[in-house]
Amino acid sequence: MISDKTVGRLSLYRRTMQKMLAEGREYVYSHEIAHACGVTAAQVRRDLMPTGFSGTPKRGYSIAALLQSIGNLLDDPERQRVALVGIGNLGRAILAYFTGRRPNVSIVAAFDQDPNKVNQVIHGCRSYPMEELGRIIEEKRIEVAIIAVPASAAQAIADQLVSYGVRGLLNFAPVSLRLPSDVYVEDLDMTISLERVAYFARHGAGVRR
Amino acid sequence: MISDKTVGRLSLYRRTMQKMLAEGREYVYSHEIAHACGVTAAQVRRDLMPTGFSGTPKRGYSIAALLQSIGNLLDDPERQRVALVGIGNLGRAILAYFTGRRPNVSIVAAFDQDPNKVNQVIHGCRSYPMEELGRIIEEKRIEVAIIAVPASAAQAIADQLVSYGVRGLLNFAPVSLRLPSDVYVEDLDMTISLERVAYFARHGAGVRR
DNA sequence: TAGATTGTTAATCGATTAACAATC
DNA sequence: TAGATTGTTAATCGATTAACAATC
Repeated sequence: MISDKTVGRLSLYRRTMQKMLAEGREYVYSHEIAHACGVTAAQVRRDLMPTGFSGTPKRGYSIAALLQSIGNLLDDPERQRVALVGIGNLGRAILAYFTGRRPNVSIVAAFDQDPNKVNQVIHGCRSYPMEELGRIIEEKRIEVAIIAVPASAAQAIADQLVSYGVRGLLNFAPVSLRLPSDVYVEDLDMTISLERVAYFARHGAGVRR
Repeated sequence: MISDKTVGRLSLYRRTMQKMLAEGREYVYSHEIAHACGVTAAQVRRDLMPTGFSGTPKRGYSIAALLQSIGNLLDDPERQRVALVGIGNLGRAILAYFTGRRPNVSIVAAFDQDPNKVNQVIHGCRSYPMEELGRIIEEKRIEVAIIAVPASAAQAIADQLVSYGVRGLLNFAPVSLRLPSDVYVEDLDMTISLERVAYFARHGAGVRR
């Protein structure tokens, strides 16, 4: 089983290499990826192990072939579908942010309880009332959801999403969700992140990265 | 020196206890905080050590007094000032999100290169043209900044911010910033987070939290 | 060949958890 | 007192880094 950190770094390496490929580079060494991504070369080589892809001492890694291998590991064979719940300021920004950004993961439906926000197309995504949540998730076989609702509503919505078949959640609400352990939850808590940055800005960063 | 993880969890415990205090609770046990925050009781007790605050076997911790101790540890004696760079969809959402949310950390200035977005008040925050960046940061003694600009502009802006005295960065741009090691950088990369959630939604979450 | 890089194992490091005497 | 919880140390766990033979 690959660790969450490794998956994140592979995703980062991929982005870096896509840029290199676009610039006409064909081969890359581990230390070049490492430098661009702020990690060690040993870390890169270790992270690449689960892809099963090999480089050569002479030329390093073929960028195109390595991108293929990482894609095989990380991406769904068919495009993975994501639901967004909560079309407030943050929800809209998320829609704008992800529109066309990644080909393999895309937000295919947005939900809100406010009647004024539904049955529209927002940044290319169709919006629905909350009553449609179960139907759409099952119809579109959505397995991933983004929660961008107020903290007070987040747990109830997460429970609903899981009951309809969602297996992974990206949670922007500032609350710790309690869910079955086979559901993957990643909390993106901006308040805590900002407080942490504020703390280390005052007390010194230590030697990181 | 406290670890970044401990700082994050203390911030989380604080939020939980503020809610309890608002509900009229006076005392709390470590296992109650742990349950609410999805961590172990031993973790909570260990995290509380650097606050220097003690509970009693009989009653646990006095919530009000513990909140005070955590505040002494985490918060700046005077309100800490933050700059936001980039007033796009995401920047606006960030402004809306943080307005009045935390009393001890507040966004006091926003910047953008688009003349149509500056010299306004957006969600209670004044916006300025990029040319004013150095002046305002120095005048307001801003030590923390949020980067919400496109990836292509992020490194140059980060360099500027650091040159003006910023010591901590919350980076939303999908790029690895290269900065002096005494500057604290936290990356909040939504694309990578979503890809990670998508991966573990398909492959099983493992036993987390 | 000599020299740099690869894949992978062993050593190190740091964080989490378990354990337990002290305490109320 | 008996029982639960505290503060803190020791043990465990997992991830990162160092090392190195194999390779081009």
